[in-house]
Amino acid sequence: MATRKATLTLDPIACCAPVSTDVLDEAQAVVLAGAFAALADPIRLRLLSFVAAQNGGEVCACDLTDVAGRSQPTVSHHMKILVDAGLLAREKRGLWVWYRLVPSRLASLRAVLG
Amino acid sequence: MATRKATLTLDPIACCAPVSTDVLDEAQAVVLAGAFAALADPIRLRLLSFVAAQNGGEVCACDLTDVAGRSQPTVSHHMKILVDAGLLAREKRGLWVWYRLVPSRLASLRAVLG
DNA sequence: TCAACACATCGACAGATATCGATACATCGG
DNA sequence: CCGATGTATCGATATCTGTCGATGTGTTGA
Repeated sequence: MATRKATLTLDPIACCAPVSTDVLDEAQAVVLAGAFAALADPIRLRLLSFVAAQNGGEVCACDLTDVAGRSQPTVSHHMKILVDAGLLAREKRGLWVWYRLVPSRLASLRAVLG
Repeated sequence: MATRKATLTLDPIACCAPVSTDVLDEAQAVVLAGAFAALADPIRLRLLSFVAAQNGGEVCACDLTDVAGRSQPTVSHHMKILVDAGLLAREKRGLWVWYRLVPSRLASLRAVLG
């Protein structure tokens, strides 16, 4: 509650520094937390880094079950989360699906951390 | 499975680009995912930004229940997660607890995103 | 000592998430 | 069309996570 009354004799100024100016508001925090949640899984991090490590910048979904060591539905689930978070772009070409990074999205998250 | 046999007549080279060189290994991914998981909650992000927004760089725990809008045990739980993730440093001075950022940790996470 | 205070831990519960088998959907070759 | 193939969705389940009241721990002033 930060009453800062502190009936104890300790200096009140020692506690409870003055309120700051710009703290993330609730809405911003929810959006950002959603983005970080997409990164909060080892499988998804490995999938993301696999895409990032490609020379052509693109990856075929057909290679991802090997990388993830998970079933095809599970990989599809994780890729959807990464795409929904805006970290990956999805493109269907014929029978296959290709993914590539969205660098601007990664940059915006990076900005939050510094 | 990336059989890349592709009995279909599409060019096999069109699918399944060559394997990349450096993908996050399992251990690295687990550690990083844990760090991002600490950021994957709106309350924790607001707590973290509150600490970051302080002039003195420090925050008294007594102010955090107001910022979070949650009970004292819940705030304590979230702060522990942030500390365990290495994002915040905890210091007890007398009756109160003070938190400050660990910039190097934030920088290392930033590096992963870029 | 002892009462008051700040913070952490515990126990319990509701809601979210990862996982996979089964199945649906879409696209291609024949 | 039809069968084969790549991917997404569905349903079910086990585990994880956020939350809070109750309680424990440690410190301070009297």
